[in-house]
Amino acid sequence: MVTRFAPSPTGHLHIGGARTALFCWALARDAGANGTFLLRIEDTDLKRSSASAAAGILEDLAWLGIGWDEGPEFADGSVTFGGDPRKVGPFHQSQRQAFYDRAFQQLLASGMAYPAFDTADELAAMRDRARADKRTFIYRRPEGYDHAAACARMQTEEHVLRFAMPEQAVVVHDAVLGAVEFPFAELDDLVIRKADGMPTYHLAVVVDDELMGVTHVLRGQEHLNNTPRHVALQQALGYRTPVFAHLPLIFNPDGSKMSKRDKDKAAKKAVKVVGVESALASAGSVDGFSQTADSLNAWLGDKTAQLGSDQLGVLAGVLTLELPEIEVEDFRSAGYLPEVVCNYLALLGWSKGDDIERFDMDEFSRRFTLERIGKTAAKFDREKLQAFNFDTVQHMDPALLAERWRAWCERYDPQVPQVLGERMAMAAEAARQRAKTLRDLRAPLGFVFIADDEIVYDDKAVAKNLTKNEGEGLCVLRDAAVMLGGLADWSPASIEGAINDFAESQGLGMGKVAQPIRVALTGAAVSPGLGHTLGLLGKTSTLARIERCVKAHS
RNA sequence: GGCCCCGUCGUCUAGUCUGGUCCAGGACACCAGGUUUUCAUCCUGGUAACACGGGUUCGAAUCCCGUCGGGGUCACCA
Repeated sequence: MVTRFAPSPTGHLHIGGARTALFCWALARDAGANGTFLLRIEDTDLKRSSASAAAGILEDLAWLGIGWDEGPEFADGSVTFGGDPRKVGPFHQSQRQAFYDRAFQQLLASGMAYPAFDTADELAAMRDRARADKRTFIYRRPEGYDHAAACARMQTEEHVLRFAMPEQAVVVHDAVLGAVEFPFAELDDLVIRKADGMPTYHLAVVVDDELMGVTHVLRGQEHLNNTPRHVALQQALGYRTPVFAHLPLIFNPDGSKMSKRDKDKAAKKAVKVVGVESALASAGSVDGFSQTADSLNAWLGDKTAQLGSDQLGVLAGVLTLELPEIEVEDFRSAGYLPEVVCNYLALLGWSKGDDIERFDMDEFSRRFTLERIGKTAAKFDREKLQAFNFDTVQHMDPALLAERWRAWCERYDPQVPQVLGERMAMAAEAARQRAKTLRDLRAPLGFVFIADDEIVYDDKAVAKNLTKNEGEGLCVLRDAAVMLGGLADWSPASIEGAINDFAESQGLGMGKVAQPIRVALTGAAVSPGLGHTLGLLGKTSTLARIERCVKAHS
């Protein structure tokens, strides 16, 4: 069994593509030694493809834990993916021209391909005419076509090669959808070689799947209408037809298609709310932000205009706007765990049939079967993904969580490990209980990133917990400071115990003791558990903050 | 518009092939109560769906037909 994932390197890996890759991976993985998961880069569109996008996709897949057996080589630390044990490469379509040329010759010789000389304008005119007549435009080889003459003419004239679609309906046998019949009338003579000599997607995919021995083609349902063309091409070339499985589509919660453009839309909306001037005022000084009032206005006025992801990132940052996660990289930077993303993705359009929803990659590959793939499109529910991620963060081994957090921070928030240093494990423990993502881990720890003498006290918190009832809270705070000053073991558990004992000895409820301390240390009525809050601050800072607070409010 | 795919709680889904065990199960979200030093967690309980209309049948979420609804696709992009 050979499965393949064949992305086009025009940007980061889309979350829908990630699910396709995951399913392909699981299917091959479950076949054990007989299974091969292959990665191929479909870069026949020279204008839109880029090597950096291809590299990005490799990295996205590796991060997700979706390793490929064959394909471009990729090394990350101790793991290496890719290679060519069966000698079926190269894996970039731009490097496989000779194979495509051979197919073109074969088809041309058998009369199943023919050159066509229509210009773009002529084709557009034909389409317009069809539309005016309320017909669907179907390109067919002209009546009285002379193959020999056309072949001679193609030596000197710009042309494309088209496939002469055999006059018969094509039945696609899909592992998910069953038999689907496409009438001949709907199948036109598709272009298989572009004017620049490159193969189109249809031809390249058919040739490569055959040569690479691909047995199972899993892809999004948007490809279903292409499949009869591929089957016809396979038959014309004498190829085997693989098992097809078309996966249900993934949509936004509102039913619209999940696309990179959603990020742009969200940014446009936010900029419109605050106004171009204000957006520019805050974003203008950020490194790498290259927009002007004019360019922003032009962007806002043009629905199809899109800003680069770096520019959007800056805007999102200064406008405290959360861009919707669409690409794998977005989920990574948002602080989701790759194994959780995969777990959630596995449930979109697939289910084992029991009530088990949580499993790791290994278990998924064992549970996965083609038969259990569903037919209905799914809406992407970030809340459920978050719930899964939250649950995983809660149950992760503390040391591991700290390690994962550090790795994430090094890429997206380097200040955190710089300030926290050895305290990261304790900080992760302190913050995890309200963190849905790795990114969330920082928010409850804001007080650690502020100097002892720069704590800003929240008025309401002060009134409620310190100055109310003639400074009842402040009294407790003074006594607590004395007690804490005498505490030798400054571990969270010890601190927690000491404060508990203190409250009991004073005949006070925990709230009467904890809240004043909280306000003194963080300025607010909300913080992580006291043991961790004090533990992170250390004894010196704790006492300094209490002293400053008492002075400020007495 | 043509062709193609799909239609179970708000969402992801189980159940549909092999009609009765389903006055429809699980998860997320939501609501209520409880635990708790704050926020949160956690625990308990609850609300909530077979798109509609016909048929077939003793019996239909399950089979058939139609309607409506949603989506995909109609490029020298993939």
